[in-house]
Amino acid sequence: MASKNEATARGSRRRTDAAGGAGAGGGGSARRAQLLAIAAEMFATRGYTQTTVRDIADEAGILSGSLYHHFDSKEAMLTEILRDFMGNLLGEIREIAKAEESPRAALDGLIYNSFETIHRVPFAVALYQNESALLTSTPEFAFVTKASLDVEKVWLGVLKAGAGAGDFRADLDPGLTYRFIRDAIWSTVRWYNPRGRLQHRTVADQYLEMLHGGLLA
Amino acid sequence: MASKNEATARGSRRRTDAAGGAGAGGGGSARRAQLLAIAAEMFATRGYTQTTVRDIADEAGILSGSLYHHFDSKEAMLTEILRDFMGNLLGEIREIAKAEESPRAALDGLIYNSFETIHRVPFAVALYQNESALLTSTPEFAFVTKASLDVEKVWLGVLKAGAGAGDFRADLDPGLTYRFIRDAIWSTVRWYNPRGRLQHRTVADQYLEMLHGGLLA
Amino acid sequence: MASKNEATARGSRRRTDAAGGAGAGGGGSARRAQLLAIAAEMFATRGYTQTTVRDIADEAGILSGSLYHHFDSKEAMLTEILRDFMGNLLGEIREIAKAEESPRAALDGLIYNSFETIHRVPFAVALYQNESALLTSTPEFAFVTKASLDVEKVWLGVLKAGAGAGDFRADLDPGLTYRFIRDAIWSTVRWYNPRGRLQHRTVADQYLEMLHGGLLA
Amino acid sequence: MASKNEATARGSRRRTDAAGGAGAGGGGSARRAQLLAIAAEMFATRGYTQTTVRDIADEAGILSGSLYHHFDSKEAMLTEILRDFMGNLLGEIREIAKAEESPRAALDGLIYNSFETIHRVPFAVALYQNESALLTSTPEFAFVTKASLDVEKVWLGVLKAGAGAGDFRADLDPGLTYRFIRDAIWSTVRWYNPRGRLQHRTVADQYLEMLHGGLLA
DNA sequence: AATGAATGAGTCTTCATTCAT
DNA sequence: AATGAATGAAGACTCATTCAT
Repeated sequence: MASKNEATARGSRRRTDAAGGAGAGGGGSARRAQLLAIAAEMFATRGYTQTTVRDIADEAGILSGSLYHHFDSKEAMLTEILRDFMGNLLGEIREIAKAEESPRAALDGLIYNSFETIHRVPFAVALYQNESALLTSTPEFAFVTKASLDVEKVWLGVLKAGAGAGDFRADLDPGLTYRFIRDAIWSTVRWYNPRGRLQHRTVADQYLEMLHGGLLA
Repeated sequence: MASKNEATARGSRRRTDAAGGAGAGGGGSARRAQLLAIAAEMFATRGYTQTTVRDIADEAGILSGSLYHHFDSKEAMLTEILRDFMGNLLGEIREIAKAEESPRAALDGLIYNSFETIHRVPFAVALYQNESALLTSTPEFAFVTKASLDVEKVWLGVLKAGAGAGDFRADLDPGLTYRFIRDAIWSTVRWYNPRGRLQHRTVADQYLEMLHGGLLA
Repeated sequence: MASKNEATARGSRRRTDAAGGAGAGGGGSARRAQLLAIAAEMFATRGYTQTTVRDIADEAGILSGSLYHHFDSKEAMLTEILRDFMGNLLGEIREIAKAEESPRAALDGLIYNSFETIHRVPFAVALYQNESALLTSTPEFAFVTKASLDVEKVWLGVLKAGAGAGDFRADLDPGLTYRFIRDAIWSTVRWYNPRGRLQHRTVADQYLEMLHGGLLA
Repeated sequence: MASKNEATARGSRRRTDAAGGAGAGGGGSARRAQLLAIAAEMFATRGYTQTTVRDIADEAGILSGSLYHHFDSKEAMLTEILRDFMGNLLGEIREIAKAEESPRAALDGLIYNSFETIHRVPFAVALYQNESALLTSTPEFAFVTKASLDVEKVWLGVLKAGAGAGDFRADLDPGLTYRFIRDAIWSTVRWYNPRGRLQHRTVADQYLEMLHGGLLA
């Protein structure tokens, strides 16, 4: 009966600061971030649906029910992970697009940033990459699609400016170009190993080479 | 998944012929293919885990238990879909690599073939693309990983031959190049609409343009 | 995610015939009615919330999950019990109010019918009587409140007609009179024992005596 | 309910004095009464089982765990509410039965007192009225049943005395008469609104009219 | 007097699978 | 080839209660 007590008084103890990592205040949220990190990794590697709430709790060393002291639901954990990720990402790329002088420098900046992001928060990226079926079919995750479109706008802005300024070839469709770059880069999260011998910087350089000059000799 | 899988009394009715065509056997094959097509589409769009056996049965107009007359398990359906897909794919690209004269023509052929495949069997491709977590973690699906490596071998052969022959730039790492191309192309399955106005041929041409000459003017 | 798949294809196998008891067709719904009877008794005696789905299944000799082959949810069971009950009740009292000649005869008929109902389906009556907190607070059960109002209309019609015709005292408020009678009668379900020595007819006669002539000598 | 109840180290702080009044003790009593009032209202309106300890705590502006500083358990709260209520009730009606001169005056006094009680402590009455399943099935609440029997004895004494004295009709069974009156009156708690336009005195007068003289003109 | 983190047992519900008919 | 009833294991979530601080 009334299975969903929507937005109960229990409320969300969600932190508002988007900073995340850094040594924030003395608050009680340390545990929260820790649990979220565990969840992100498991969601990313096993898949959201395949990860049980008990998997996460086991890994954290508590009982599954205890997770609900920190989060309203399993879905709420995913939401929070993705919201943080998309928010940070959008902020960063807007910064880059604004700061760089030429469209070409901006594009390179965006690409380097993408690889850094994959290196820094591989699980969030993988989640975003692998759970597209879930993310696009459930209205609860509409914010992800919206943020994606915002990201696309920034990239398209750079690409179009570059085509206009003569930095980039004008015979390529910017929309297709964006998808081409985006898919090639974000997909690396599936095989890139942050602790492997291939540095993200190296991969970025090689990818930039290919993107700049093409494959043909 | 499938707690007791091996050696069921019922045995495996799995067909080995990838042809799938005309009314050869006892007559049950048509229904079988039909059910498999339904399953593939649902697996691809909702995700394998999120798709229930009853979803498939509902769509087929039968009860979920009745599906077990045709297949041993839900997993068996996925296995069959992927086995058919990987088998066909491998056959085709080997053909292409062998038939084409130059490495460059071979690479173009492989790329065109990829887009055609996405156009023809988008659900199988999406499955292969989206269920990586499942496919790599479950030993039952090791054959997929193996076939992927076989595919990679063919592509790498072409790329290396092309670098040796002076078709392609020699300063690019063939492994990274392969992944770059592969990821960019196969990812299109997520947004490519077979019935949309963008023809697969058009996308292929644009992608080839970018790959050949790069982005810079 | 989408925890409530509202009105799924699974649908309700609910029978439309309101007859209930009688030896209906050969259909497969026999089990359904049986399970509903078990549920009604337990809901009534232990309370809806205190009755677990496993209590019901245990009593029926199946596993709790198997109940979901017959009903969509625990709540759906309660809904069906109450819907049947209220539907039948309303049909009967409308019949009586229409058929009887005088308001006084109609009132007596309604009262006798109430006691018969308590005798026949004590659990449904008890449910209706005891779960008022649940029934009035949850929108899913608004139909019960609505049916109650319809019942009230019939009784009020009789009472007002009787006051106008001189059958009943005119100095009493019909609304209060209705509640007075209704509450006194329906409450008997809490202590009336269908298999006890006090026959429902006897109780009805005594109550009618009190209602007709009052307590004073 | 309360899996390990007896012999908690903490001991029972249960107060025995039913007075509840002025700031006598250490000062913690005010909060205690306040919490009990909140609990009573919620138990009455939502039902005991449906009310969670956190519901009560939320309403009181504290965390659920903090409630256990004041009460041993959720059940202890209900026990205390009911014990106070039944104790007071019994005291009052014994007073009335003793004080009034004639059985008829005594009966009227009891009835007026009932309506006053409903007006004064509607939640306790509702609890007593609605939680019969719980109250009769759990041995912890046997004291309620016992007090009810004591109440019944007082009423029956008055009714029998009245029948003997010729105040009341002698052809009515006193037991049934008692239940009739009791159920009709206490049930009003379900629809009576202390702050509505219908005063409890008015309802009492109308009910007395019906009870005294009956419905027939 | 209250917090906040956790427990442990239980609740409803889902779902792949089986099997007699 | 399919039905319909059932299994059994698991899953997300709830909630009274405890306890160190």
